[in-house]
Amino acid sequence: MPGVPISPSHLRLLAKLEIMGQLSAHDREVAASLPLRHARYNANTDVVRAGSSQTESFLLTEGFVYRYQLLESGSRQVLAIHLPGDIPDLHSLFLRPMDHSLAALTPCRIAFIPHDALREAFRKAPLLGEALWRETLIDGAMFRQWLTNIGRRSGIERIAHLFCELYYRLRALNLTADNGFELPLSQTTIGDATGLTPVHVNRMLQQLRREGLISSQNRYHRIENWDELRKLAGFDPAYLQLDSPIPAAGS
Amino acid sequence: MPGVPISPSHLRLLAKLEIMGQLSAHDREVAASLPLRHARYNANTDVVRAGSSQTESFLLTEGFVYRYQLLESGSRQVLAIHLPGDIPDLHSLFLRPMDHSLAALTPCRIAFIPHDALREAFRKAPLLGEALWRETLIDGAMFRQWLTNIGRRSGIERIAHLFCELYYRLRALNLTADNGFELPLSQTTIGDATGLTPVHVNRMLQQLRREGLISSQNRYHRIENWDELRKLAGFDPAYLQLDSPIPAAGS
DNA sequence: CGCAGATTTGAATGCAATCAACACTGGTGG
DNA sequence: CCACCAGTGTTGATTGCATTCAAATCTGCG
Repeated sequence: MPGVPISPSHLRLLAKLEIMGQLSAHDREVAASLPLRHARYNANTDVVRAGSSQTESFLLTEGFVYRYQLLESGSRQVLAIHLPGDIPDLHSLFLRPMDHSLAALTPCRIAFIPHDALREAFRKAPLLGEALWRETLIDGAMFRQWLTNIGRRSGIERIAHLFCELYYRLRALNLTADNGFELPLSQTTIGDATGLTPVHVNRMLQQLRREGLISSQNRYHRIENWDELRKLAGFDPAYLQLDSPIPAAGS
Repeated sequence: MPGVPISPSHLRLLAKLEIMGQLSAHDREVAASLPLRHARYNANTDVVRAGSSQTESFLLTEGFVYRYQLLESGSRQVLAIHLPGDIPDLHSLFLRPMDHSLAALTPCRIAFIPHDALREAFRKAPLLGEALWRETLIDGAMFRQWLTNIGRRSGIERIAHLFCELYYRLRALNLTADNGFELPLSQTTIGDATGLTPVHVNRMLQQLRREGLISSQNRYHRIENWDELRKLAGFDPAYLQLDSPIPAAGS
């Protein structure tokens, strides 16, 4: 696409799509011409609220977003953490209303893409649709891992697994620095993501530190002993599909 | 499609697609000509095993299938229950290897569809792809509900929610008879699906019976007091998308 | 009839929740 | 600049839900 300047947001989208599947120049062109509506969100504000019917999906270009459901009792379940390049509510293209909310974990930059434009793009470039379909499937794989994590692991193992997953995903985006990552996860949020109370999270984190598996100060977490953490968590990164692009047809 | 006889399996597939989206005659025709390889499985046998790389996906035409992951410790997490008409491993089209296994809960009839044929069909009839994409997204919505169920609800509430979901989904397929459903869920399996031990499941079921919310004998479960069960579980069926077909473009 | 799997019951243990209080932090407004 | 305050992290004590261990009964099935 010589001579055509591409916005940073489009670049972020293209980078994502490149990971998800093998695209042709035509596919990239279609993606690069998707209309984007830019917005910013402060930390701890909802981007999309449960119950709403969306007419656009959003690309997270900067910052972190989390997905959560609220119960009538007031308790909260965090369902996923999303990183730059993700399109967390892509499913709203086919499902409504939203069965959960999406909120900014940190200050975020976001680019909304109209559903109509997406449908149009899929028609013109079917591989684009397949790449995004694949992304929603990886989300599903993460949900499954979280299910076994919460359903069948002890408190300390759950937290270890969460850290392993985040570290792995962040590293793939070059958002880690020597085994550590900056991601403001409060102990309350960790609890809501692992099905534990904040008090118990606190104690399990202490134990992880005591045993030299991690160290964390303020919001900066660092893996001190990856092998042991991995083993404790029973973490196998295959489900993240970080190494393999979309399987070629017939392969 | 006058004059062309359609197999029962294809009919099952078409019925499913009809629910998932608005199809044209052409779409139906493409779907009806998908090559199917039929097979049967005994109860408690794996259909697809974790770690394998699939070259076909399967349509469940009769019987029930469940999705599960095993931990090294030997404990099992049941991730989903699948009903006739579902294509539980459709995601294997874009993800590999399998991050979980699929096993027959009851004797099953299954129709395998080659991935190549599916890709070809999507090219010829894009709406078919969208309908199936939508199905995988609904699976994702169920995973999310199970996450909050296991992460944030008490034992008795989890079981109540599982029963509500199954009852609702089975009813949509006309597989219920006066508030009851026949689905051989052992207490062990219920435990693996809700993150509880079989012993505790047993006690919670007794409590549900004692309070007149359900009755269950052998493998036949019946809802005795839907309103109370629903309230106890905090069940909202919207996520199942049973009433609404695929949202029309731009609506 | 015998056996494996499933259900049920009882008792004891323990992991995680709950309740409560205090320290620390960063941001806000007087 | 300091007081205030809400959110977060930490610690201790207590409670209880769910697990674990163990054993008896029941069920279906070859």
